[in-house]
Parts: sequence; C-alpha cells; structure tokens
Amino acid sequence: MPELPEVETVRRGLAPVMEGRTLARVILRRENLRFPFPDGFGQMLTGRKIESISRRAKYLLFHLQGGVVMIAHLGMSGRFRIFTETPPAEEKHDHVIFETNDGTTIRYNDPRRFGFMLLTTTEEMACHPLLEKLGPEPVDLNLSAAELARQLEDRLVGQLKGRKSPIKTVLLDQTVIAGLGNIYVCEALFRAGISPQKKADRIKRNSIKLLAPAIVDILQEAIKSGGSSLRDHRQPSGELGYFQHRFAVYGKEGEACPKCGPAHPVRRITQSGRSTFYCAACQKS
DNA sequence: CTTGGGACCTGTGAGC
DNA sequence: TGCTCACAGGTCCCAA
Repeated sequence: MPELPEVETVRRGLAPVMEGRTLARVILRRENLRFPFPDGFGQMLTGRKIESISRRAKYLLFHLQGGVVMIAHLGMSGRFRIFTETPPAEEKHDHVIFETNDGTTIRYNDPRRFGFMLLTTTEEMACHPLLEKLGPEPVDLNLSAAELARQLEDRLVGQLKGRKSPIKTVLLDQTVIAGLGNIYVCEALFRAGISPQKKADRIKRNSIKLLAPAIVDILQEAIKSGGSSLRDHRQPSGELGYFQHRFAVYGKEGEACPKCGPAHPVRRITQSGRSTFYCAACQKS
C-alpha cells in the first residue's frame, strides 16, 4: 500500500529499532524480488551498524557504516514487521529477515514481489539511475508547508508545459513530483477542484496555485494519520505499512461527494489502466 | 521527446 | 464449494 505517506510511516517505525543497531544476520529466503538480490547482499550488510534510515520519494534508504546504502522499495504489497520478542514462525512471503545485535527481528513480507532491495554507496547514490531523475520532494521536515507549496508550484508551472496527457497521469510521473501515487493524486485533484481528465498543459495558473498546497497538505495529513495509527498498532509484533485514513474520493465510487452531497456521487473512470475517483461537479477546472 | 500499453506477481472479493 | 473475472497503493520497458 505504499505511497509517500506510507513509506514515511514505515521509515518512522523502523528507525527506533534499527538506527544505531548492528545487523547481526540477514537471511534471504529467495534469490530475487522484482530484481535479483545483488551478489554478496547479506555479507555486505552483516556486521554493519545502521547509522540512519531516510526516504527519497517512495524509496527507503538505509545508511550503513562505511558508506554502504541499501535502497528498498515496497512495490505494491511490501511490508515490514518488527518482532522485539522471540518471533513466531515465518509466514508465507516473508522473503527477507534482518536480525539486529540487540535481538530485534525485522521481516520483509511481499506477496506480489514488486518490491526490491539493492545496494549502493553514499558517493554513488546521487547519480543512481533509480534516484537521479526523481522530481522534488513534496514532504521535507526542514521546510514549511508554504515553502514546499511554493516549490511545487514552480515545478508544476515548468513541467506541465507541453504535456498533453491528463493531469492525473502527469502527477503520477515520479520525475515531475516524487512520491505521489494513485490515491493521493486523486485526493489532491479533488481538493484542488481540478478535473483528472484535464490536459496538463491547459491547467490554469490559478488551479496550479490550488494544486500545489493541496498536494503538500494531503500528504502531511496522511503522514500524521499514519503516525497515530502506527502507535495504535504498536503490539509486540507491530506491523508497519498499513494505517487507517479517511479518503474523500478514493475508493468511494457511488458515494455522496463530500463537498456537494448525494446529488453528485463519486465517479470511477480508468486512465492509463488505473482507477481514478472524482466528482464531476466539483472538479471542472 | 512524449505517450500508451503490456509486463511483472499474488491475493481477494464479487458473481455465477 | 468452486470457478472465473476484475482489480489492487508501483514502475520498467518497448513500440509508435
């Protein structure tokens, strides 16, 4: 279920049990996920201290001692589970097991295996093919929401030019803005009152001025919601990756529009093979 | 260069 | 109960 807020929630869950710890064991229970694990994956990680865990777009970056960086992506169905006590038997699709020096087990489970884990280094990270073309971050703890919205607005003004695809599709392009996925694109367009079918290069400046802060706000709210529900789920075998969040339109086909009521039920259409949820009355710009 | 479609996987729920 | 189909939060690759 991972878009940017989910990945950030996972990062915040993993940080307290992994940062500052040394990896005592790394067990691969199969040889590949979406990509093969790199040669020497386990050996490269074992015995190294995890200095920090950061995030770029939907990628988790585990910064280890000696400049080693593990890049992890959760794909569609990847999850981490944390066990601070003796862990139960492995479950189906538990593909990777990390054990820290202080006795915590972290398991990566991924039924569809669209996720992956790769290795890079601090020096090569900046020009890593997966990372170098990513657009700006819509969430950054060091910047205010207003400043982030300003940056996104500039980015959108520049990037929407000459784009004939629907705005929905363009916002899913990780090189335009990093981290948006199907849910939050729908939600942001709804909040900004923009039709998902509008050609990107015909979005008016005023609409961009609404869209940029809508994106920032939606994502930050989702992270807040994830954070609180993460606490609720902090069981001995806390699961990371799911949280409850109320969506305005996503998955609400046929339900009353939250803005204009039952007169205009939420519609579902398909764009580039993926579902889009929107209100035809509220989203006309 | 942009764009659209298929590919990669497994699981789940609806309908018959 | 069991089958089939549509669909699922992502991204890469290739043809046009």
